[in-house]
Formats: sequence, structure tokens, C-alpha cells
Amino acid sequence: MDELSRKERERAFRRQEILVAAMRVFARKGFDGATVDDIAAEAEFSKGALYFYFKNKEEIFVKIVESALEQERDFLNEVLGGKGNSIEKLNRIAHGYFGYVEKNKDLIRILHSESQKLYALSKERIEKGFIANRRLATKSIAKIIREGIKANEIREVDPEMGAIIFQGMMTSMVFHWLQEEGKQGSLSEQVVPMLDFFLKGIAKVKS
Amino acid sequence: MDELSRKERERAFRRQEILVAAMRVFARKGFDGATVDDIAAEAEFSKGALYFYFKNKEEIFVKIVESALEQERDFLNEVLGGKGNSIEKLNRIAHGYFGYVEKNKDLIRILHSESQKLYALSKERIEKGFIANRRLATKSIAKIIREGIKANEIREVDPEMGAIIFQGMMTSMVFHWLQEEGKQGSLSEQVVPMLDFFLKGIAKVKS
DNA sequence: CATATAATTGAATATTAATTCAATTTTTTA
DNA sequence: TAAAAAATTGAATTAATATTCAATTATATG
Repeated sequence: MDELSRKERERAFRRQEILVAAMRVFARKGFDGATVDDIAAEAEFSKGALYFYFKNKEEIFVKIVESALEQERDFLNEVLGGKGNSIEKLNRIAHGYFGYVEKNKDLIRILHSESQKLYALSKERIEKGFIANRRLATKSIAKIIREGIKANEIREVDPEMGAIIFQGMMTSMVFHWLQEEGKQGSLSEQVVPMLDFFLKGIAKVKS
Repeated sequence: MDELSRKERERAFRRQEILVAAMRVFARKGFDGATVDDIAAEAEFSKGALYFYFKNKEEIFVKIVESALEQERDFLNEVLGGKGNSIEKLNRIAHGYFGYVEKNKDLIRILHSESQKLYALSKERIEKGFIANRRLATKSIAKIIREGIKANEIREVDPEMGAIIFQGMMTSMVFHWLQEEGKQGSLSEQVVPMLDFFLKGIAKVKS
């Protein structure tokens, strides 16, 4: 039983290795641009082995996207909680998000650039999952802004609108960073002044 | 001579028709997803005719991107000029841009979703062209913000940073709108409140 | 109108890459 | 350690689609 369990762990581990390798290749070349040979080479397996572990190329892609979805959900549940005043919370969300993006660069790149394929291949469940995640974030951020207004820390703005803009701003920063590759420093660095800009715009002016 | 010229006009017109049809197909299916048959069907020509007008599928794509580049340049040169105070100028840029996006939805969708292919296929010239366009816009917007600060219309912010955020905000709105397809109203409508949000954040508070 | 040129077609071919599978190697089991 | 099972390989096959081209039709020219 112990033996069996070890074998299963190893099999799962190899599956995972293949997925990680595939992720790198998809990030570099996109779904159509990446050949199964590319993925096999990156994973240091033969083509045939990939078909032992996965039904086909599409399944590899879908598994990657599925895991991305779960991971994102976990991340959101973690980062959207937390203590402090509203400004601190927004700050922590932004930094958390950028840290998350930096740690999962390949995954994020795939989600950004392959959104069409994602839509074409992924089952409803996945589609809905990502939408639900986004909504969850919007709602949580709006709530923080609303409380910030009550606590006199934030100007009178429409909380929903503020949340959407906050998210849009983060997205566009990530977008910009992904396009520039490694030409610049870390995303977190880049982003501190931008975050300040937003917070200054929204924060109650001291008088 | 007049005859010859008419023939040339017609040939150019047909080339253009093919490009527009291809644009629709690429927007829908991406470069790899779109087959030459798809494009031919959309253009109401046979496959063979496409190869009479263009060397291959790649050339069709590159021509589309090239024209997008020119068009964008023209648009920027037009919209970045204009009179009025700084807030009016920013307002006009945002509305102009959203109008432009709405008029060129397919093109914009291709540029957004096929950025990898674009990078892989397009020659340096094109690559540099788009970067130059972006820089041009950043510089112009920063200048407007700088003048706005001098004129006491805008708070003390870093003009460059403000410009980047302004662009990022517009980009993310467009991104959002493209993803939502026609589920919502026009982009311009959507965007008025968001623009206000940004302008209120940046505008000098009346006291 | 007859001939030459241009435009168009779609079946045939070439290319590329996904998928399969028989053979081989490695690991487990008894 | 020998037989069975699992894992792995890469060459052969299949599938999809880009490209070519000989034949056909339409248009221009004299």
C-alpha cells in the first residue's frame, strides 16, 4: 500500500512536471504555436510519453487553465481578507496581486494572450469560474472603498466604479509589464508610484 | 491610360476587400485558427484568388497590421492636437480614442489578442512603429498634464506617471469592453463615468 | 469579332504537426 | 531472478490545411 501510494505520487509528480514545462512553452509560443514536440523536449520526455499521461494537447492546456483557476481562487480568498484601514487594505491587495503575478508569470501570460483559445476550449465551468473570481474581487474591493468612505479615509466616489478602476489599473500595469519583458525591474517596484497615484486620487484630502 | 488606371483602382479595391474580410476572420479566430478557406469564404472569393492577390496567409496578416499602424499614427496626430484647457484636452483624447476603437473593433481585437504572432511575424519596422506611437501619445499627454498643472487646473502629479496611468486606464477599459462583446452598451457610454473618476482624481480641487 | 491578357476556380500536392502503436526499456512483484 | 506490468520511445500514420497550378472564364484590345 505504501508502495502503491509512492508510485501514484511519482506519477502525479511527472504529470505536474509536464504541465509546468507545457506552461513555459505555451507562454512563449501560444497554444497553436507550441508543438507537442516542443512540449516533450521542454519536459525532457518523448512525445509518446506525453500521450501516456494526457489524452492530447488540448487536455494539457485545459489542465493548466483549470489549475490556474483554482490557484487564483485560493489567492483571492487569502488576499481579500486581512486587517487594517481601507488604504492599507487596498495597498495590500495591489502588492499581493503583483507578487502573485510575478510568481506565476507564465500562467498569467497564457491567460492574457490565449483568452480566445481559452474561451473556445474551456468548458462553461472554467469560464464561469474566472468570471466569478473577478466579481468576487470587485465586490470585496468595493466593500473596502465603501467602508473607507464611512471611515472618512476615502473621498465620496462610487464604490463599484472605484473597484473596477482599481482592478483595471492593476490589469493594465500587469499588461504593460508583461509586454516589456525583463527590460525593467520587478513589477512590484514599478508599481509603487502608480499605486500611490491612485490612492492619492481616491484618498480624502487632509485639510 | 484612364482605362488602365481604373483597372488598377479595381484591383486595389479588391485587395482591400480581401483585407477587410480577413480582418473579420482573424478577429474571430486568431491567426492560426483562421484558415485560408475561411478568409476566402468571407471575402467571397476562391482560395486561389487570394493567392493571386497575396503571396500567402502571412502577407495578408502583415498588410493588415501595417495598415493598422498607419491608421493609428494618423489618428494620434489628429487627436493629440486640438485646443482648450487641459481637462478638455484629456476628455477629447479619451472620447476620440474610444470612438476610434469602436470604429475599428476587429482591428483592435487582433492587435490585442495576436500580440505574440504580431511580434513573431512583423518586421522590426512595424514593431518600432507601434512603440513609437505609444511613446508619442505618452509624451503628448504628459505635456498636457504639465501645462494643466502650470495653469492650476491639475493637482501636482508626476506628468509622465499621470500619462501612463491615463493610457493604462483607457487600455483596460477597452480590454474589458472587448471581452464583454456586445453585452453592454457602447464603449463611449461605459466610459464617461470612468473618465470622470480619473479627471476628478487628477483635477485641482476647487476651494 | 478574334485574340490576348487578366482574373478566377478548385482539385491536386505539399507541408506541418497531432496522434497512434509496436517495440523496447524499466520497474514491480512473487 | 524470472515473469508481469508499467513506462517510454520514436517511427509510421493520419489529419488538417497551406500552397500550387492547369484549366476555365471574364475582360480588354485592336
